[in-house]
Amino acid sequence: MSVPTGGAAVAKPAAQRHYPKYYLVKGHLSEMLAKLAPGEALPPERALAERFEASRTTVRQALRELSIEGHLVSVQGSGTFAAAPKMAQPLQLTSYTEDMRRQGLAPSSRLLSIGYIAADEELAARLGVRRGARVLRIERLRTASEEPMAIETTHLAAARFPGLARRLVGPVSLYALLAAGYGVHLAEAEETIETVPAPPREAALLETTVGYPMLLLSRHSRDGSGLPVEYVRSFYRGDRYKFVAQLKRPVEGVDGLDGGGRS
Amino acid sequence: MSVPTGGAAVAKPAAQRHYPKYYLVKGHLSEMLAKLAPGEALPPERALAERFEASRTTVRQALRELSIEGHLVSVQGSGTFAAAPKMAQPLQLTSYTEDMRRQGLAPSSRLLSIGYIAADEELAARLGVRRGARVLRIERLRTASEEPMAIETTHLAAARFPGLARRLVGPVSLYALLAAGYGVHLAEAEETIETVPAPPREAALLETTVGYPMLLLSRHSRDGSGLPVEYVRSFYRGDRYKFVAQLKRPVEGVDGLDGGGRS
DNA sequence: AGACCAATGTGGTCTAGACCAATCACTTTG
DNA sequence: CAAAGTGATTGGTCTAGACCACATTGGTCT
Repeated sequence: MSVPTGGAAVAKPAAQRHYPKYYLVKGHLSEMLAKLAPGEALPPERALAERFEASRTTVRQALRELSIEGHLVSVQGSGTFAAAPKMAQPLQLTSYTEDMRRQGLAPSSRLLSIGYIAADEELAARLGVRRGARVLRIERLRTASEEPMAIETTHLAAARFPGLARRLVGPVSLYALLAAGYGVHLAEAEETIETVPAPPREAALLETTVGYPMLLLSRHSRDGSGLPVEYVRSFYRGDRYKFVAQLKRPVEGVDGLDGGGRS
Repeated sequence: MSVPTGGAAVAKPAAQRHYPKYYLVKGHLSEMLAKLAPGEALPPERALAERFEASRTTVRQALRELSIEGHLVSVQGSGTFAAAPKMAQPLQLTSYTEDMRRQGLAPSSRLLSIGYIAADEELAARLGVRRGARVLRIERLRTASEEPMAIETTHLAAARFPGLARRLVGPVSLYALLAAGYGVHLAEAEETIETVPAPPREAALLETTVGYPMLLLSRHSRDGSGLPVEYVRSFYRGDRYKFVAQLKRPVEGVDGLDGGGRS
């Protein structure tokens, strides 16, 4: 990072994936931000640029994404401040695969990777295991008409499904396996849809651009007794896809469809 | 646009809303793009910068948004090309207001504007009227806990609901009015969710930044006989909100929840 | 006190240009 | 004639710095 010329000053560690410089800055800023309470201010952009040995433009791109993700807010003339987390907007939906089948579409998918990882704080909480526990991670690339559509990463507690990885070969349904092999039936799930900028890895796999908005669909499924079974995160290209829903309701149910209290 | 200095060269028409320069460029590019078939190339960025008397950076921001919206694709070393329209991803959901009520939340909304406009091509098709027909346009700002949440714009055919605008005063439900005053009951609707960059007007009303990703929820409702009734577009701040769904299903319905054909 | 106002500092927008990386048409070479 | 090289062209990333718009602060005048 000590290039004297005016040109690009990216220190590229050879034989390693290319990450944009702003993305590294974003990581540093994210750490700084984690130590701040909502409302607390970050240093001015010009100071950050100097500290990270980057131009203000580059710092601003990092700040932009953090702002898009809702982690900070910028106020002209005032400063940059840590933000409160996102609000949730309830919404009812069912599985996209189910709906695709209903429409006669047959989505195909390719196994990208399968293996065990150690649960971090968040994952442990979602799967109901202790921190550091072994978690089976399945990463699939969903395609439709030969075009990469989404990356779906499924997490399951390894202890609860011993030997599952070895059984997951060929055209086997994960849910059918859980039912037949372990007697686990999914009963309920919570799904969220939000917009996030594309991380480098996902962008590369989906053949899109780092930082572009994607639709992130997260599913947290439980079995009949309320025990968490899986946690799935799916990245969809926001520039290529949109979600479509068909609503039907009894004719007398007019009131419920909307009618948000006009005041 | 003939500022000789190196500074900002925005020609600002006084007493008019401030639009970023890149947004004007985007409009021009959009027109050019409309005349191209998918796959056809746009001129190189450097040529566009010269033609629009803007820097390449500014042109690139316009191209970026058009790319985010899926209207073009850029290929390094090759060029910029018109793209095919978005693919749709089916998904089942019900009204957010209904769900909010179910959760005990009471969303409030403020009437921003109400008036008649002439239907353009798209709107005419969606409402089943001829082009140029009078359309009632209702624009509301939805808020939750004092924070602007979404902008909802409803369109209805004026001829079908005479005098509706005058009745829409005070805390009245639009759907209750349609039922009581005109005997129209909503029976089905198609909703879509996608990501779009914030347009200037919506950005200002929602107190966010032009170009930031938003969640755009469109609803197209029909009555029992299949006649189109309303067309609604709602912009949600992508940095502040996400949609949440609770899924419940019978225990034996395991297969349908996902099981996307692993191949 | 209170109202005003100018200075300062902050984020917001834009310019001009450097260099990098991928592509592609063309030329050279086997 | 096919393969390898080569250079021009295109988009991708980054720098440095100008000016603008807004917010805050603190001094000055009433």
